[in-house]
Order: sequence, then structure tokens, then C-alpha cells
Amino acid sequence: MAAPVYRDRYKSMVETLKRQGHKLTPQRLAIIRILAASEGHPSVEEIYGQLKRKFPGISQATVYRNIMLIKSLGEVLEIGFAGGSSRYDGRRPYPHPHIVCLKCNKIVDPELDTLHDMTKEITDESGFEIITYRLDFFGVCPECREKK
Amino acid sequence: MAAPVYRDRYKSMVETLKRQGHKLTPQRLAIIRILAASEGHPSVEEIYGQLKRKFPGISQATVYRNIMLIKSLGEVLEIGFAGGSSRYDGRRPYPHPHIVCLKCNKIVDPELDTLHDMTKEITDESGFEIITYRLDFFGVCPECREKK
DNA sequence: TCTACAATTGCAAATAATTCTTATTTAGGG
DNA sequence: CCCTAAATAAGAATTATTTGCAATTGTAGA
Repeated sequence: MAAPVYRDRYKSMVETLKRQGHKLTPQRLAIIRILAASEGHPSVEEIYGQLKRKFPGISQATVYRNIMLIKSLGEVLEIGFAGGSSRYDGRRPYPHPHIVCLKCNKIVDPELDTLHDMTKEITDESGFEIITYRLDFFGVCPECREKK
Repeated sequence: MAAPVYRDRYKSMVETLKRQGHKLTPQRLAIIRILAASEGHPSVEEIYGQLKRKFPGISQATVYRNIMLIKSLGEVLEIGFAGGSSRYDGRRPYPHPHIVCLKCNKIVDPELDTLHDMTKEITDESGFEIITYRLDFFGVCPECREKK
């Protein structure tokens, strides 16, 4: 199940870029590959770290610029935090809830059925036109609970 | 209803600070007054702006330091955003959902009944120990919708 | 295949929000 | 009223991100 997700996401991202007339540079493709493949939600730092192996001279700015572009095309979801660096989800580029481990900073995507009713409730009650949302739970993951 | 909330929150904050052995400087009390009184969710910038009238020489760092302190005592809720400045809620210092207007940056506190079930659902499903959460909706508020 | 040129890259400097450093001032107990 | 630890003002430092610019490189068309 992981492989097809990776392949589909990779193709979709490349396709979108091509369709919008963007060049497919090796750096760009490598970034897309990482975004499509990562189950954890990598930061720019992590992506940059991986890229340096293949592109010793690559610049962080290139990573930032490309992620910005891909995000503007709706192909990656940015999960930004006030204090720290943003994390990115290229596998599910649409809004969805997260759980963040406060010890190891792992980010997991939970299933959450109770969610769908909520947008409607909010719209009805507030009069806002809801465009997107952000739902994060913070806690301690099973592994970190073990380690005490 | 607004006045009692203000008074209660103000007293509670001062009380907590005193109990923990912190000094009650005029700057600190003024910051607390603003936090307890503000219905909008002010930023450091806004708080600093208000303070400058009474304390022309006040430093931004003082505002930051005090809010950090008050937050560490659980008497104010920080709502931080990746790109911009944090906003603060001294009236409801516990986690609760927000709606943010993408045009005017107003932040409103909605009622949201469907929420309570969710923490349980998350705990059961993920095995995380949930410590807090953050739920933000982003959209366009009724006033900004009018203005088109 | 070759060319032209806009898009992209790498680098370094610029930002923006926040935190830290240091010398000075001050609240509050004795 | 005095003392001491805590708090302040000012500005430098930090962290994540963005931007300006000159050099490079995909890629559409000859």
C-alpha cells in the first residue's frame, strides 16, 4: 500500500508542475521524491539533509523555494508551528488532523470520524465561510510513554 | 457579563503571580489588565502599542517576558502561527477552538459541542496520551464577506 | 542537435518574531 | 528606610524563512 501511494503522489506532483509550465530540475524532482515517499512529516532541515548526499552543493533556499511552489499548487500540506520549523506532508496534501508527540516530535495522522460534522456546526453557528482548518493534538506517543 | 469576566480573570492572574512569589510591577499589572480585558486576541505588538501610552519607555522584551511567565503559570493561552505573531487569550486560558478570519485576522471563539467526543476517540485510537490540542478554522468572517 | 531565454539555482544578505545579555532600577520583606 | 533578588530597558543575538542577484540550466522551437 505504501508503494502505490508513493508512486501516485510522485506522478501527481510532477504532472501538476509540468501542466503549470514549471521546469523539472533534478533538485526539484528529488524534493518531490522525498515529499511523496516520507511517512514521517519531514522538515526542510531533514529534506535538505537527505538532498545533500546527492547534491552536495544544494542550497536550503532551493528547498524552501520548491516546497513553497509545490504548496502553492496544492500538492503538499504545510504544518507550521510557532516556535519551530514547519513540517510537510506530501502524501496527504489536504487538511487533516495530526497528533504530535511532545517528546520526540513525531507526527502521526489519526483517523477521526467525529470530524465531519464539525465544519457544518461551525459554519452554521459562526456565519464564517470556512475555507480550511487545522486540528492538532499534542501528547506523548506510545513509544515515548514506554521510555518513561 | 463582560465586566465580571474581566475582574475574575484579572484577580486570578494577580493571585497566581503573587502565590508564586512574583513581583507585581506596574508594567506587569498593566499587561495583565490588557490580557484580562481584551475580547479580541491581541498580539504582543498590540499589547506593546497600548502600553506605550502609559509607559513610554517600555521594552517589547518586557511584554514577551511577562506573557511567557503568565503563560507558564497557565493563566494565558498562546495561539501561535507559523508565519506571523502569536495571539493571546487571557480570558479563556485553556485549550478551545478558534475561527480566524483570513482577511482581517480577527479571531473568534465558537461554541462547538461535537468536540468532547473527539479527544476520547483520539486517545482510544492512537494510544497517545493526549495532553492538549489546537483546533483552528480559517475562513472569512461575516463582515468581510459583506465587503466582498 | 543546437540555441535562446526565462526559469531556476547557489550564495549571501535581509527579514521577522522572539529570546538573551548586561547594566541599571525597583518591589516588597525585614 | 534599607537590602536583595527580581524585573526592566536597550539592544544584540538567534532561528526559521525569504529575498536579491549573478551564474546556470531545462526545454520549446529552429
